[in-house]
Amino acid sequence: MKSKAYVFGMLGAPVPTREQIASALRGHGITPTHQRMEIAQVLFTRCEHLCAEQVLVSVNERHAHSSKATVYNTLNLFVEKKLIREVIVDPVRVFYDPNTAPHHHFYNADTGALSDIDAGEIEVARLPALPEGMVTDGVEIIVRIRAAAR
Amino acid sequence: MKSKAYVFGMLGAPVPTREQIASALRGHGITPTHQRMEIAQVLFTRCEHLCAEQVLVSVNERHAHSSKATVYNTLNLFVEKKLIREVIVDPVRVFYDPNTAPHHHFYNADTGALSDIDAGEIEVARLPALPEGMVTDGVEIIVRIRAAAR
DNA sequence: CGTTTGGGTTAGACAAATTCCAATACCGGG
DNA sequence: CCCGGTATTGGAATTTGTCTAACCCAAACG
Repeated sequence: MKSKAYVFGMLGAPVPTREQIASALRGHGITPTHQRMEIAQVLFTRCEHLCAEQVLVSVNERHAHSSKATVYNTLNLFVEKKLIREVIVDPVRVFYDPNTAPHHHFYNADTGALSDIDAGEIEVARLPALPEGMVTDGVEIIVRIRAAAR
Repeated sequence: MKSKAYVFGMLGAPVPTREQIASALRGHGITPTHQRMEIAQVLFTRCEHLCAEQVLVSVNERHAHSSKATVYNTLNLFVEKKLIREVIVDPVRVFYDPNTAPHHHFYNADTGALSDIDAGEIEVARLPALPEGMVTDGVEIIVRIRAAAR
């Protein structure tokens, strides 16, 4: 079902080819269209936490053009199909994370900067019992940090 | 410095008296005014996760009246003074949590409902090294859940 | 007692992120 | 090449939250 071959997206991963991106989209049940390819390319080339606005700008800096609506539609589609992750930590905007490997985040409360915590560096010892008939859909840990000076 | 005597706010805690609320405000360096008392009363009586809009409605359902601006100002003030906590998990609105005892949250992705996980029920074994010159400002764990049916 | 004064409060305008909508463009299968 | 469903689009609409400038009020003051 899932190929596992296209888990790029983490920082430092080699820039994927158009072919690889197209395959990744198909592998997640997403028809690769022009705009979607462009958007995915931005995400998987930059390998950063980007908000919709940044994606929009980045996509349109190249030759291509995508509308605001398309960027939002596409990002939501990608999230739904689990090609990327949503990171909700800033009260004002949503960040999109191309890295779907299990990991967590530092959130610098002063600057709003987001950085990764590798799954190996943190460990959840026990998980509480889930409510009846529910399944886990992901455990997210956010470590809020700020400058020590005070 | 902090009295610890006014840690109500968790679900099931006895409804605090006006006196207790006023003391709690003062204990956190907040001058108790009419509106602030009303807002605090709503928060500490309901002991739920409420968004600004819900607080606004609740406050105005009683006799008193507070404007939107005051509710936002006050909630932000309460957060800043650590009388309540902000829970950022819904992409669309911020929730306010009157329970400041250490705990985490279940987030039902289907319904948007938020519920508590007692700090004792989950355990973070290791924390990663913080970036240079940074201090922790809180570790938040969000367990996203959804209905098992599929 | 009136006045000053400095927060606190307010209504409504404003801003930013995201979604909605109706019209148009595109694409793969027959 | 045509058709039907899906994508895309621009702009309007919605929603959450902030800003502003006037206003109110209580405590300190004279």
